Amino acid sequence: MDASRIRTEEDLREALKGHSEFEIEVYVTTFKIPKGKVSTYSRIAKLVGRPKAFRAVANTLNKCSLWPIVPCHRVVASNGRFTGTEKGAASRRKLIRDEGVPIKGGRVVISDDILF
DNA sequence: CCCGTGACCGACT
DNA sequence: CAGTCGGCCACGG
Repeated sequence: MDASRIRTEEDLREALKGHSEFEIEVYVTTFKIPKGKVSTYSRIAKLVGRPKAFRAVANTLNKCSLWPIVPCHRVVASNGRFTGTEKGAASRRKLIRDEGVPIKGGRVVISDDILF
């Protein structure tokens, strides 16, 4: 499938046909995060109705085959840290910074203003 | 169905 | 403030 043709939430859901309901909700929710804002695994988990499934959320996002359609780089750990391999972390850190999100000491400065 | 595997989290030491 | 430790959940083998 051609991910670049995805524009709306419906397109996304259609493209995700076959995936589990959980994964679809995670992707759709992440898809809604506006530029310049970020969210955390735990918040996403709560938004999809599974407050304690934050770990499963991380699993889903790390695959994130739909990037950059789904801005999975805007999801960080609750302490503002970029998780994963140093390579991937650095990459997402740059994207986030370019979107105007405050970074301090390599960590996202979490605040209500930029939190989705 | 059990088991290992995470881009996790919060409490506790 | 840095580690450690359970507990969580979905997924694939």
